[in-house]
Amino acid sequence: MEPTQKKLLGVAAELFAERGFRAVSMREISRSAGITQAAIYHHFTNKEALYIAAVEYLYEGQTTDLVSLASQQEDPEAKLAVTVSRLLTLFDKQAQFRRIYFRELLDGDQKRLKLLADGVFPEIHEFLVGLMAQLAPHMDSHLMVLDLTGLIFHHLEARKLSAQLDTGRPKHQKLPYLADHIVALLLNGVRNQ
Amino acid sequence: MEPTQKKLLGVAAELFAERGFRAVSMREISRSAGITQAAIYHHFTNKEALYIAAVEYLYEGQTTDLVSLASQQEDPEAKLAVTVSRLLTLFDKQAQFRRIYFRELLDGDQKRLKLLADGVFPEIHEFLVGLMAQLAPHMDSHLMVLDLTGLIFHHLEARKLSAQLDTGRPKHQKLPYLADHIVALLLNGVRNQ
DNA sequence: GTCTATACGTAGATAGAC
DNA sequence: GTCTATCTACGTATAGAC
Repeated sequence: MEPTQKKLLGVAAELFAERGFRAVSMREISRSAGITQAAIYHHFTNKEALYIAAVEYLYEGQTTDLVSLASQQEDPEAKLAVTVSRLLTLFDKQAQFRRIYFRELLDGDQKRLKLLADGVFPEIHEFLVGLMAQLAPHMDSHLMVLDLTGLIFHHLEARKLSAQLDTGRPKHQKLPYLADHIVALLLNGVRNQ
Repeated sequence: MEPTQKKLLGVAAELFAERGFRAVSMREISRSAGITQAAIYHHFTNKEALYIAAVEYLYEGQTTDLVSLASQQEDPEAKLAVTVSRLLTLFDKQAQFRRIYFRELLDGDQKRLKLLADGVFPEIHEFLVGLMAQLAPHMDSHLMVLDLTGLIFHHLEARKLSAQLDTGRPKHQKLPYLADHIVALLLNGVRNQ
């Protein structure tokens, strides 16, 4: 891929993730990429095409990260602990992906959700289904994936809100503390200490 | 409150929840409210003020729903089951609130998050903390609230995505099935059948 | 492949009549 | 309290030179 095109995809992904499709202008993207606004149209037919391409670009980087996550091998419960911990650190770092995920849930049409479902979910799904089949053959593994992604993404994104709550504590922002909490919940529920 | 003002808040909340702040124009809101665009400025100083007022209007209706949720009294585990089930049906119906919640997590500034934290969270938090204190005195109740809201909101909002997944099943869209799954997970985790 | 210049629509907001 | 008319700014997108 040409360097200008790559640069455009990078800055577009960053801006779109941070502020959303409508709140980012082509002029702003071009400025961040170091070219003029008109020049974008040499690389992408319109704003929507650039958005789609930027999101796909973001998904690509994501699947490779997830594949490397799946390479670990240990006993099931330790595996879960490592997985939760690594998912937390991964999506803490990859805030762009996390935010685009939420934005697509809210505003994505059928076509764009299909992109997400086919482009990035299979990797993590296959890995987690394998893990859950070991841990909990009696549970619905598809829902377990949504449980886990929901818990992790929500905890990470809700930290800003958590900080505003009277009951918010500094430890609630710390990833290891979050990881321990989530693993304990997933393994034992509330019934067993 | 004047009927026109109330009407404006209602349609504004609906449109902002569905499509987001930037994607909704003052002209569109005025059209839905049956007045002209200029007339809005008699009631609200600008678009942002209308947005804030609409969100607060949405929060108000929400707290009363949550208070009625809290009135139930049974043994702790049955209480959890009823609570999860009612939260699912409540926020399935109140999609506007659910979507605004996600939008505020993504785009809300400190002031707007404070509005959410002080305006609606205390009600549900107090109720759930009481429930969790009975169920799981050893767990972090603040995180438990975020667990529960994350699970419920994410499952509801992810149904569109779930439908696109190869592994998506019709039963995954059904609230009672979701409720049973979430309750089982919260009570037992994956360790115990 | 990138530039300058510009067309064209639509946005938020205001002025002033009724 | 709502209207019509209008201002001004900014958005996407295109035309054509280099």
